[in-house]
Parts: sequence; structure tokens; C-alpha cells
Amino acid sequence: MLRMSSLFVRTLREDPADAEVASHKWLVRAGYIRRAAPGIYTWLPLGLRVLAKVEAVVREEMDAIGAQEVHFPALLPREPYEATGRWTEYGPNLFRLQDRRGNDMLLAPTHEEMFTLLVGDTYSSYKELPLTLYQIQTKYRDEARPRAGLLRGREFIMKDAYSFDLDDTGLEKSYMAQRGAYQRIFDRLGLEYVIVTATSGAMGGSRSEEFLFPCDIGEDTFVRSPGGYAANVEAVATLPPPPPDPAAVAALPPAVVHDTPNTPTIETLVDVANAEHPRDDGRAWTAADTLKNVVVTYVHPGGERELVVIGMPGDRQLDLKRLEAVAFPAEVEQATEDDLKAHPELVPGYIGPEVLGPNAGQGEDGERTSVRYYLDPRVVDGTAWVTGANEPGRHVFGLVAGRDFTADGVLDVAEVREGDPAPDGSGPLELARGIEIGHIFALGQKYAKALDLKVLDANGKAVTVTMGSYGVGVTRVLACIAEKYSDDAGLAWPVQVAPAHVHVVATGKDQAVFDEAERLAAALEDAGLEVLIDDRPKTSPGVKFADSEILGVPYVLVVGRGLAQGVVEVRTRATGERVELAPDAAVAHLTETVRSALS
RNA sequence: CGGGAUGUGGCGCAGGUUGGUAGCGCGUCCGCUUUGGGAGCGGAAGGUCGCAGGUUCAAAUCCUGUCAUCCCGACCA
Repeated sequence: MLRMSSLFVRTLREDPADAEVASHKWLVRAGYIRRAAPGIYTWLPLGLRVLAKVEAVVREEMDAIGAQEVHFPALLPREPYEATGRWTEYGPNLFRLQDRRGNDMLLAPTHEEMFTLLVGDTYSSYKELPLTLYQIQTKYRDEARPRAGLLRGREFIMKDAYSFDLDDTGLEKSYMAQRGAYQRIFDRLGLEYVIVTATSGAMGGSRSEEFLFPCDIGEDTFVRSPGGYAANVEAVATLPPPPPDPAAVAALPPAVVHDTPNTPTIETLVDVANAEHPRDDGRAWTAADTLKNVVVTYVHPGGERELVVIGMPGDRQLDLKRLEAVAFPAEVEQATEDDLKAHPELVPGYIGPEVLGPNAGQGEDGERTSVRYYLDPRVVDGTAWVTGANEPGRHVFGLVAGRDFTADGVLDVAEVREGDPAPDGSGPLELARGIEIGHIFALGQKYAKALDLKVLDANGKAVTVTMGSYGVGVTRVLACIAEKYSDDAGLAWPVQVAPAHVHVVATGKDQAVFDEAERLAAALEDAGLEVLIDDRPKTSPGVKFADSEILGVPYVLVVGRGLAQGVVEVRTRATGERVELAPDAAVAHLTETVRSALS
């Protein structure tokens, strides 16, 4: 039994200065966690109890699909990560350190390498597959900006699972098993989720989906359509417009260069175009008629800088996160003056396709000297554009894609807007925000190849194993639950993760009240419930009630002034509902309520 | 990385322009009272004012540097 008189907890009457979001504020104020360093938190007794319950749900669902639990060190040697390239790819987000001999070590951000090596060391036959292993482990990522308490920390707990299969059919099965387990985990924890298609980023691999908890303070933006399409905004594929009628394209006039003084931005260009070079068809020029050529710099893992130009309709903005997802492992930066100096043909504000990519021709020795040029999928062959003429104050009108210029490829990195069509034709997209609480990847053979994980097949031939990796942010899930299950007075845990089921509050100074509270608490415990009792002798009722609301135990049993009339009060924290019952009836009622909530 | 803000007992803050005994609320401890909504009265403990230099008879306060923390942004060519 937990006793307030001895429990190591201190509730705070004021909000901590650094807490912005509800989960952070209440977990600290209620004495569940305490900040140790930016993005790093100490777990106090009540917080640990909740954490253990969240972990237990995850563990049960993993075990239920036949995954086996192991536990790796968090502190790892460099070599395996060197082999897969992630020692460099992970960049500054990796916590690195050295041992006394100067050997490079790291605090693991995730464990693909170690699992792959372990299985390779142990298994060598197809008969031993499929296999799924998992662990619940502390992970380390040196985030550029940790924030919002547990929601984005530098140390966090994650369940990571890895599947090992012989072929794609097996991988699909393992993947779907994890997907199903995730649905059950979040259902049991009382968290809504949206499954969205995602980019695989640093993990590599083919297919990947994220489980997002929809929430205004979420850092991920996702889209969904009425027809059921859902994707992270980074992974949305743009539906290209239908190609124009070839006859109409053939009839398009040749491109013309006009003077457009002082038009370095799309806005000024549209104004000048309408004033001095109006369209023949009477419609006004809009930003969507212009082709904007955005210059960015890729910084490759080795450190080389490369200029890249992306052409997109002038009414669209570049979405840096979408570009970063595509550019990985290169990082994307704004082009500096030095970057631009190397390419004097790029005239800021008046960049056009003719000097870019394949349109620029080749150098003397046949080597490409032009910067790489990519186009937004909306710029289909046969469409005509107003775009830069590569001279200050001049633009070219009616430049036709496919006829007058081409590109090195398509790059779908323009912003996604509310109302854009879903790529599968299932209707207009709606934008929303969410918190990533789970992510599943069909990795394929990236790690197995890099670390040479093979087994012998039925013909005695060595085949590379195919893998999946599956993560649940356990501490982040806990924070999401706190975020959702809290109100103006404090936390209000769902029964299945609450630090206790019933909070017995003894009010008054009458010894009979305390004796009865003890008796009822013991009875509840005998019935199998977890009980927190506020047995502090000299604490006023107001303080006890306020504490019970902050701590958020789902049911509160108040033993106090009603006892003289033979009743106690049962309160439901989340709803504020109160009923008066005879003491033993209250025990029976609570036992029944908690049992049915847990089943 | 860029911008803004802030570092003063465990927590939340004032003081700083005008240099001169470090203050308030909460929490903690002791005593008495109180006991169904963060209670009252009296007493007490607890702080090298982020750090380092400097100016000065004297620095939380002024100057220089530095470290740390929080928030916002990471882009329209």
C-alpha cells in the first residue's frame, strides 16, 4: 500500500517555469518526474509505477505475437555503426564518447546493428526463421532542441523490435503482426492513433508507417482524406495533373523574353507581368503560372557542398522537411554567397531552366558542369511557364516543359496544402498535427547486407535475411496519455496505467475516521486493488483533495464527516462524479468498477 | 545555426535605471489553534545573487568576457 505519509513525492503548487505543455507541467507538478538536464528526466516513484504499467502493456502484446525479449547495452562500440554507415549518417544527433583507451563509443539511438549481429552470430539455417526479438531500452539522441518535457527528450525509453525473415512474404507477415500489436497496445492504453504512410529517413528500407497520436501540440504534420488516405506530410505523393493535349501543346507559341525590371520575387513578377505583358486570353497572370527555381545546398555526409535547384510553381513554397526526407543522408542548407559564387550563371531572382541541369549542355571534356535541376511533379511536359531568363530584370514567358527544357528528375518537395487532392483519388486532403508514438519499417536487406547476415536455405545456399524494425516511444506514449488525460486540476489517469487504482482520503481529526480509512484500504487491497492512502494526520482536507486531483488516481474514496451517518464518498477523478455509499458497499462498488475497467 | 528572453534559498518571483545590512510568496522545521477544498498565529532553518575578470572605500546592482537554461524560428531566392 502506498502511503502519502511516507511516499517520496512533493506536489508543487505552482507551474514550473519551463513547462509549456500539459503533460510536462503536470508530470512535474505531481511529482512523477524531475528534470535532470535538458531533455533528460529523473523518474520518481509514482512516475516509475506508471512507466512500468505502460511497459507491461507493450510487453504483453509483444509476447502475444511471439516476439522474444532481450536486452542490449545502451553503451556500444563504434564498429557496427561504422559498418552500416550510421556512425556518420546520424551526425550530431549521436551521443559519442570515448573510453579510457580512446576507443570511440556511442550511446545507442536505436539498435538495428546489434540485433542483426546477434542473430547472425547465433542462427545459420532457414529452419530457425522467422524470428522476432525486442527490447525495452533507454535510447539516446542528442536532439538539437529537446522540448515539451518527455515528448521530445534526449534520453527516452523505447520498445524496439526486429523481425528476421527469409523472404518478402515472411517480412510482410511479421510486419503485419507488429502492426496489429501496435493497434492493440494503443487501444489498451486509451490513445487514439492514425496510421500514416511515412518516409523511412535514417533507417532506410522500403515500406514504413507511423502511428500518430492526433494532438495540436504535435510536431508532425499529417494529411488525411475522406476516402481513407493518410500520410505524414513528408511522405505525401503529389498527384500530377493530366498531360495537356498534344495538339494544343504543338500549337503553343515560342517562348519570348521580356524586360521585367525589379521583379526578384514572384509577387513583383506577377504584378509587372499583368501590367506590361497581359495574357492573350484575358485571364490575369497568377503565381501559379510562374516557375520558381529554388536554390538549396546539399551537405553530403563527407562534408562536400553541392548546389541543387528545384523548380516548382510560384505559388508553392518549398517544404524543407519534405526535402530533407528526400535528400537524406545529405543535409539541406540555404545556399550561401560562397556557394553561389561557384556558379555565376545563377542570377538570384531571375534563375531559369536554360542554365540548369541537362539544359546547360556539357563542359569541354563531356563532364557535367551545371547544377542538378529537379522539377516539381506539377511541371508536366507540355505546360508553359513564366520563369527567369538568367539576366537581372528579365523573364521568359511561355517556356514549355519538355519542349524548351528538361530536368534531371522529379523532386516532390513543395508544401502540401489543405485541399490538395489525395494521390489515390480519395478526395481533398485535410491537414492535422500529431505526435509520433510508433513507427514500423520494412527494412529489407539494408542491415543484413551491411553486416552480412545470411542463412542457408533448403538447397544449402546462403541467402541474405530480410528485416523489419518496429519502435514504440514508451516514455513519449506516457506523456501523450498525460497530455490527453489531464485537466485544470491535474492528472486523471486511465485505470490501466494509473499509479494506483483507488486513492483513499481520510479527512478530519477523528481517530475513527483514520481507523475506518485504514480498514477500507486494506479491504480494497485484499480484493486485489492497488491503493494509495492519504494517512497524513495533520494535513487539512483542502490540501488532501488538491493533491488527489493533481496525482490523478482514477477513483477517490473519501472517508470523513459522512462516516458518522454511516456513509463514505466515492469520486471519479476524470468526471468529478460523486456518490455516497455505505463503507462496505463502497469497497464492493470500487472493486467491481476497477475490475471491469481492467478487463 | 539565427532571433528573443532569463540565470537571486527546494519551487515561483521581486530587487538592478539611482552601487551601501539580500527580500517576498509557496514549501520545510518547532509550538499552539484549526480539520470537507491549498487554514491561522508565533518562532526557526536555508542563498559564495550562474561563473571569471574589471571599476570602486564598497558590486546582486556598473563594465568586459564566459557558461548555462528556456521560448520562437530554421524557407519564399
